[in-house]
Amino acid sequence: MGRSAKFSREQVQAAALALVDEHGLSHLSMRTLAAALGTGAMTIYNYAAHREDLEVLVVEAVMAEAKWPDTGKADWRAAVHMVAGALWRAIRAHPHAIALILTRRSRSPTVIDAAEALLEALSRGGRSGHSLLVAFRAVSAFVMGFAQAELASPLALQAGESAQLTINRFRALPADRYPFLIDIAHAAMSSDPQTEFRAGLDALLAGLAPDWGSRC
Amino acid sequence: MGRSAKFSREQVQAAALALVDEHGLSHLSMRTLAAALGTGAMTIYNYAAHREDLEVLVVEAVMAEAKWPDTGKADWRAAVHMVAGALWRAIRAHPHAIALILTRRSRSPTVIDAAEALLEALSRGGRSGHSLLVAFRAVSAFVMGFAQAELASPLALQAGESAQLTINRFRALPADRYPFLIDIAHAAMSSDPQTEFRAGLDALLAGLAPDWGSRC
DNA sequence: ACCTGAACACCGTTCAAGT
DNA sequence: ACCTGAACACCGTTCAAGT
Repeated sequence: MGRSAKFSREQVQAAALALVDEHGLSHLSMRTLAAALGTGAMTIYNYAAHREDLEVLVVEAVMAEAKWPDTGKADWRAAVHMVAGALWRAIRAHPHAIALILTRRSRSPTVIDAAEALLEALSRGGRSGHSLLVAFRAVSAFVMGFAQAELASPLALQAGESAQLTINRFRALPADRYPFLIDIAHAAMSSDPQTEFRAGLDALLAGLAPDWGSRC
Repeated sequence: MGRSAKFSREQVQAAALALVDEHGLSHLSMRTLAAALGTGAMTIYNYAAHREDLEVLVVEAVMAEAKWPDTGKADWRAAVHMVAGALWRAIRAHPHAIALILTRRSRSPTVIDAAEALLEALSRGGRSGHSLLVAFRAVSAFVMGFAQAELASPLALQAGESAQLTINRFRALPADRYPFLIDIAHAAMSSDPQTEFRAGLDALLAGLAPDWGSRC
């Protein structure tokens, strides 16, 4: 711990993320990271006291890539889209790291900053206290859950599976028991995550809109 | 693999889940599970060919606990609440297993059944195809993301941390830079997950409502 | 102070041998 | 056919020794 001279924290972070991106989570270990950096395994303990801290290193490397423009005078909905979209894009750029991000994001500085930016955007409609909390939880859950679903929902492509194979997997289900799943499996083929993310977030924000009642 | 006589699949599932519930994910291994069952490590390979399949065993044990009533003639919103709520409750009853569920839920039969039930409920308003897909993705993301957030969001209690300690952690942040985070950290103290889940899902369903436009 | 190799108690998995 | 111990190539982490 403390000040180390041999590598910067950023160097170690980058090496850990590269390892995960390239070879998957299971390949990340004290020893493989040390080897990637060209040093002995014990050197890593100067940057991560436990195996878990190795994962924090990766999470911070990913989240640090999330950048959103100044939401200055944007409409509150547009402002939420900017921050939420930036988070989502950063996460989904590193599919092998997603499990870690969902598990260990809480301490990352970028995540704290993103939370504040999201809250500021949501608050522009006059929300505060409990109602702001609910809106924040809902939007956060949507962003993180959506990123994860792309990899692990029933509709997700399995490892090494083609889109055609996925649809076949659903066609093999009994049509009388799972008519709706089969329906959306077809719809999923001519859809894309970007569109679905935006449409889903739009719906959530419409429901959260403080002026929802006054429109009627 | 194949038919095994020594233990039923359910026995092995239950033992694996008990291990995770009691000692955490890191304690689940071929060897510890075998020991819990009172047999040799190699016997486990008759039920799980790889370490990953061990995790699938746990996920299926958790998801099998999700039960929802017949949604028969309920309002579509109420029907979605029944299924989504059942999933959420089952997942959050096993905090140590949540990471696995998010990662490996896709193959569980209960998850497939829940997906179909969710889709049926969402479809009652006349949704189908792409619009049904978007609604399904949004609700699924919300449920899974919300369950995870309880453990890993910036507002989540850290391991062994009291609620008071969490609020103190936020009070320690610079108030001029994170005013909103500090605001909702206070709000979170007099709130509870159940209320937030319901309110968030209500908002999402309001935004997804097919009659949203016609109300104005 | 920082770095590191040897050693220890684990892991998943293969293999060959038991019944 | 099912079960299993021994063995192998890994892990994270402690410790003691280097600079």
